[in-house]
Amino acid sequence: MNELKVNYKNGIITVDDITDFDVKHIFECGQCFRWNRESDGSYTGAAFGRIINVNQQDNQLVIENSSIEDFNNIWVDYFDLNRNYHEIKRVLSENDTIMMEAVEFGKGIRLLNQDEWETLISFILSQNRSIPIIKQNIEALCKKYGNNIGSYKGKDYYDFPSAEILAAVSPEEIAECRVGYRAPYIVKTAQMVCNNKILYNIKNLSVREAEEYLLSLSGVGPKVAHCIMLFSMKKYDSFPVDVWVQRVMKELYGLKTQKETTLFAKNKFKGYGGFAQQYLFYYAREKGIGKSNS
DNA sequence: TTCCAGGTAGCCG
DNA sequence: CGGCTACATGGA
Repeated sequence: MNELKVNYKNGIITVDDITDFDVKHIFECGQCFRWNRESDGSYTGAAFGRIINVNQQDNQLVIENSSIEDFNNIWVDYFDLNRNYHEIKRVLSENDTIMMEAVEFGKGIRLLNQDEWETLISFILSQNRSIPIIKQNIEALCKKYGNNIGSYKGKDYYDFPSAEILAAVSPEEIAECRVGYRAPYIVKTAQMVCNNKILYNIKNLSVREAEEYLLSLSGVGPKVAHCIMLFSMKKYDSFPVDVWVQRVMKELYGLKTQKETTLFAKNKFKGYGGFAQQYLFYYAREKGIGKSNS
């Protein structure tokens, strides 16, 4: 892998000659919920207890409010900067005009490597809800239970509340964050994660074993388990099937059921299913594929 | 008003 | 196992 062309001056980190990277695609493809677009097109967000601002000019990535140590220790992995997406996209597009179009549409997507606890609770909250509401719920949860980690451009930021904190509150109180019937799922899952720290060790297990543990948690079914494995555990053969993915797979590949879709993806995309899923999800949601058209 | 949203738990055959 | 359905809430 090529060395990253990193510079650091006046508190601003730049990375030159970056490819297959688009902040809009990355932050708006549905994998994360805590990044918000600023008026200049950059994105500001909180992760791993830090607040950073991310922007790009052509092939230059610009990160503000980060130290070089944090860049090396956190953000290189978080933004998956050492992975060759050109090769992934080439393989997925081979002999497949559908994937070719989806990949072209979301060509700047990178799969973020997020915190597993935050990803777990975020996707429990995601069930049967739209992305804007999920973002609202998570912000409410962070503001109510997270630590204030500072302010940036006049706005206060809070980190994601720990399992210990959420295990100790009542579902009724959590429901004040407007999470509805998911409130008891959060408390039960937080308690299970506190009791056995298994969550933080399953990254190294096989997909089968990791999935088995995740499915034992309250509020986690197959779709949510695959999102957690894909977005926080580098399990790139995961293939979450939600309403959007099922719609686009029906529309474009003629797959009628979720079971058919899962089997098809496993056979077709090999180890790259997770990437394929994300290009397809972004394409479907942005274009409204299968909603009412055609 | 009704329908839908990055689904899952619980129950029934 | 597969098929139902209830579930809180807010936006369109």
